[in-house]
Amino acid sequence: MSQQAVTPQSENFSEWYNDVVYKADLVSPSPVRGCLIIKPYGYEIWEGIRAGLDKRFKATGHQNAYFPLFIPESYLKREAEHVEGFSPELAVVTIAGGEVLQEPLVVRPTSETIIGEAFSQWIQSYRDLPLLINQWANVVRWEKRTRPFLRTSEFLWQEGHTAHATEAEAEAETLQMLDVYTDFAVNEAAIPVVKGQKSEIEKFAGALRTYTIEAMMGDKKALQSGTSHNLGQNFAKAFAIKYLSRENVEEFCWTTSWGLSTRMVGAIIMTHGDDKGLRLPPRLAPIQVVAIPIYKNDAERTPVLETVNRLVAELRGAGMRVHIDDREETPGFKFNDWEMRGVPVRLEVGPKDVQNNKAVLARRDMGKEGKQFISQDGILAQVTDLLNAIHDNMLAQATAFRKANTHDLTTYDDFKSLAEKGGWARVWWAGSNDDERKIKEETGATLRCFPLEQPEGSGTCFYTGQLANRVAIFSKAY
RNA sequence: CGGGGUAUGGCGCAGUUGGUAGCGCGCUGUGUUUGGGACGCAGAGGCCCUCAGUUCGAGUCUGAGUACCCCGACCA
Repeated sequence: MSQQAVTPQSENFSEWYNDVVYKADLVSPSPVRGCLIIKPYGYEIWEGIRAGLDKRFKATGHQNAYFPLFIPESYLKREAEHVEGFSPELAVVTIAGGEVLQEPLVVRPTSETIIGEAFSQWIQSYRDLPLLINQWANVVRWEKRTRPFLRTSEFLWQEGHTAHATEAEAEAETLQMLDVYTDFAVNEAAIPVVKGQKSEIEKFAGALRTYTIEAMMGDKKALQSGTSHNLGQNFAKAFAIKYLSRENVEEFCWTTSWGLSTRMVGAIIMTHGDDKGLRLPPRLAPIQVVAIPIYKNDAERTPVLETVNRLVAELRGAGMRVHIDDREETPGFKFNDWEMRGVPVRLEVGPKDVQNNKAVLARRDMGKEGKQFISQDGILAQVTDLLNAIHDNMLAQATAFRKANTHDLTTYDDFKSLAEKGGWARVWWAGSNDDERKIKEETGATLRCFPLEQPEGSGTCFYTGQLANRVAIFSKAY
């Protein structure tokens, strides 16, 4: 943590990020390398994400279930690509109950294998399909390099796992869940995302196709914020997930999986944060409105508090998340404190306001110019509108930022200079896997995705000069 | 696993040629304050990462170890 104010525009964005994460009271340092201690305020943000997703999962017919933390090592090995992809980052339990285990247990890095095993027993008939399951869980991936929320050794997430009778159905499910993530990101987290497909070398270990939502962070890097995989029949074959069709023929299922993690908390910080700290999107903010009573003495105190309590009761009555900050601190301190924690709206009430039936609303997404004196009458409607306006504005700001830093490029020279200064490159792409690796080596930029929304026609690949029929986004990423 | 750092109160740091352990923030008590990060007074709080050495004497010098951080590679 630095003493000087570090801004998102600073040279060291990571430093700013860490600063915000700690100062906004989201996490606490962990004694275990790369693991997170998430404090209540940070966890409430995650709970908001969870609620927003769960609502959408239920609406699309999914049910929650839970599977074991430990996975027999042999399970991982049943799907060749899968084990190859995850082996380097596994944490393995070899001793339990004081005895060396006959078979080591892997702490799940993801649950395709053990859920696949369960699915093989749950599914007998085409009548059992589709099977639509979601699990809220923690997983462990022992990464070399960790950052709070963005990449931690242990993280919280949801992983959806579904089984279908046909390839088309599985593909539809995969894309549907990508849409669910997009809807959530845009309409709750105020983060504009690009839906796209991952390249061969970036896709999930064991998947047929991987789809992603990519967001641009404040330092112009990309962050994969959610993924959805069409697993084809790879796991169905490895775990014998079979059903008897209407025609009485034994068939393999087509499965999918999709996940979104606590990384989303990091995405919110890195997308919206500013010099003053965190800015939380109103629909996810644990505290949407903080009410700060202002008074000089006991005589002023009572009427001010009465007014605050009355206004807050009206807001809470409509389900708004409101906190009254009655700490014995100076108002200035409290203003800054809540700004750092990203509370979208501040409601100030002082003695003058009590007299005039007024109050002050200050919005976190704007500076002093966003401060307005309002009438106490109809406060609920005014705050409701304001929260929506803040959401819209934050989304618009992030969208404008992304647009300003996304460039259609045609030459490798332009590409290299963009990689240097940061931003997304939208380019025609017809390169090989090796070309992709070479670009990463030379510029640090990776192929983030092939956007699902493609331009008409074709163009010249900026790297190979060949005719290309699809556009890719390249960028440095987290 | 490469390259570079750091290790001293809860946090951030200083500590000169080796000689009684310091500062800021925070914390406790108290009083004055309060419309944009207030201030006074009085307090509490340390196995200076570990082990071994040099020395009358080590936070400081030497050696070994450990942990953590940053930049890469690996990845949600």
